Amino acid sequence: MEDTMFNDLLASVGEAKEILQHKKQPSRSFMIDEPDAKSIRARLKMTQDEFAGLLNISVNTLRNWEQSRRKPEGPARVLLGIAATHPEVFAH
Amino acid sequence: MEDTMFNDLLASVGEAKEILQHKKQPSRSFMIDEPDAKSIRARLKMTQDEFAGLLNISVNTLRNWEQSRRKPEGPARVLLGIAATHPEVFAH
DNA sequence: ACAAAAACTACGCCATTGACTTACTTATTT
DNA sequence: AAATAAGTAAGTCAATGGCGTAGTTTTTGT
Repeated sequence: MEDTMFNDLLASVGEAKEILQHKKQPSRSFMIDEPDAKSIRARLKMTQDEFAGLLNISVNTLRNWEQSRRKPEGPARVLLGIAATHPEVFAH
Repeated sequence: MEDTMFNDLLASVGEAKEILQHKKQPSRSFMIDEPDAKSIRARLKMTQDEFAGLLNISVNTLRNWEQSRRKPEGPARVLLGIAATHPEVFAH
């Protein structure tokens, strides 16, 4: 595979860079402040086991999140946001 | 916004579900076993500060990863994989 | 070319999380 | 109705994430 497809993606990455450099306002945030893992999972109609596998965490950790015993860390919050808004990227 | 777009996405989520249930083999993995944060960041041509912001981690954590002092956890590995293969989802 | 600023390396320390375990309850399926 | 799957709840501990400090390298501006 050539790099052309990857280079195409760099256009939107450039946008991401601008957003992060605060030169541009994001149309809508891709990060959720306090993501509700339970409701996101419910929308995707997955079991705890399935959703945990998707996020590459143990079921127990997902349960800790859903029961508000622990709260997901930074990267996990971003990942939950992606699961909520762009679940298709997990498929391939 | 209606739910139609979201429902469209559910098709691919269904595929993700099948993959996770081991009923289907993924064409190619979306998760990297040992993601090299440094090289992924290099391809995206971002500074450590920018990339850390994208992943919602502190710069120090990214540095720990790049210098092999710590290794990213489950969800962070998935997120790095997405950054490598689908960086456009971070833009909006 | 040179100084200033930005980017990066390196590491010590501590609070919080993630993973594992056990026990129990609720829902689903056959 | 019994068996199986799914989910609630909570205790323990190692590893990570975040923060601080100090020094080095690279980039930028004049």
